[in-house]
Amino acid sequence: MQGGRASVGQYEFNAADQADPMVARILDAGEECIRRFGIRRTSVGEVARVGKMSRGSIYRHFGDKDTLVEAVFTRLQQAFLNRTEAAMEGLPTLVDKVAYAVVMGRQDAAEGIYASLAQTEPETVAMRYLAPDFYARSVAFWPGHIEQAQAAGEISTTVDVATATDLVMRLAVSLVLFPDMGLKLKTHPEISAYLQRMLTRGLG
Amino acid sequence: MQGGRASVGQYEFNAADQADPMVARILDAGEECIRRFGIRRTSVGEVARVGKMSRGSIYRHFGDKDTLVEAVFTRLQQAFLNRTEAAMEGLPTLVDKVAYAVVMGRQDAAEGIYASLAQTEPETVAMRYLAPDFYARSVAFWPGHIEQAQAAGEISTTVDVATATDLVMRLAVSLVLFPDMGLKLKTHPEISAYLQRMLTRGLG
DNA sequence: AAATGAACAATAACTGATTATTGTTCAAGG
DNA sequence: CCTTGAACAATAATCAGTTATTGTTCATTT
Repeated sequence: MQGGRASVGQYEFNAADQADPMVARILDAGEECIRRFGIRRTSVGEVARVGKMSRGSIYRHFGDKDTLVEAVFTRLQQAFLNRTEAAMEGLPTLVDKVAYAVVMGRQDAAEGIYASLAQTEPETVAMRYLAPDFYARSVAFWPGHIEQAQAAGEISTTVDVATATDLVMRLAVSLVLFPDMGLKLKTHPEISAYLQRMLTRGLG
Repeated sequence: MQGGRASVGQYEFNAADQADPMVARILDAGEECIRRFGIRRTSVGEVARVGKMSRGSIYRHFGDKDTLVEAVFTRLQQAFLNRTEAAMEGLPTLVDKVAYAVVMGRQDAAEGIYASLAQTEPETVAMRYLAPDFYARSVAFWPGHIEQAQAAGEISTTVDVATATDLVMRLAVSLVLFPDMGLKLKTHPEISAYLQRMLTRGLG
């Protein structure tokens, strides 16, 4: 609610404590350590050294290592959603938006922190990909865009926003997690065409 | 191709070496060990003891422990698909079939071998759920039913069978893996109603 | 012909002592 | 006030020595 930026989404995906510079420094250091060493092999002592702060400060702001790690990933996800939300403004249709989100999601999975983690801790990555919380945070992204698509006549108003959001989430998550589910949906145009059909007409 | 049972599916989901009784005994013993001890804590010596056979026989039929473990899971999946295929005969529509498969898939995940494994090796279960091979074997299940639905006029023939199969797979897998993706789709009727809408009309 | 069981080196799992890290507290400093 | 750095017990990671398991071979049995 604090930002004045134009956005079709209802929420700015910022953590409440984003303002605190100490928190940001700790998260920066934590993120760098996780990228370089993985979760298992970063100690909070190492985070403190990298961030040039005391271990005490880290434990003041984050109760334990687990909380810090979660906060790092939550911030990354928020950054991803903010980037994606910004890109949405230039995309005319819901289909374009979902296709773009899928392409960006795949890129993030292939090149981002999960890709480096997958080298040393693939089981951890798999667990995170299946965690309900991971997706719960993305659900709030879509309703605004669904409503816009309904207002533009792109999709029907007979499906309520929550239900439409659910389908969009399922298709988007599925397309990121499983590029090939019988069909090999690889390129952006292929994904767009698929979504065009499935979102607007299903198999009918 | 060997079975004479009526089936809308193109394939009987049987392994080629299903006939060999030794193979079956080894798989039985392997499955029991995995159920009781998990993958990590079953040795092939233990499998041999449980199955009352020599270690040599196991290594004759399965090159290594990994191959045996994979064979156990493949056979379980084939059994699941065979059971589900049998149930399909009594279900009139594609929506009924997919909904049923989702309900059975959830039950299997909650009560089957994956549920017991999840207690001691959740990371292993997560890895298996994300493995492309796991789904690749299920893809062949649907085309027959898709064609039947097309012939009955339930779904359009303008979508080719492979594409329709892909959507069905994505929705089914997603509904098993993520019961709540914004909407909480819990009961059989809720799943049926959701699939009815999404398969036949999408958001249009 | 396949199954067995023994033998074997190579590899992986276990175990207990040692070291590092975590989580907590607190007095001192900016 | 928050940060620092030190101290501390409790917990977890590490390491080298030991034991178990794996993967392979083969002579013997059925």
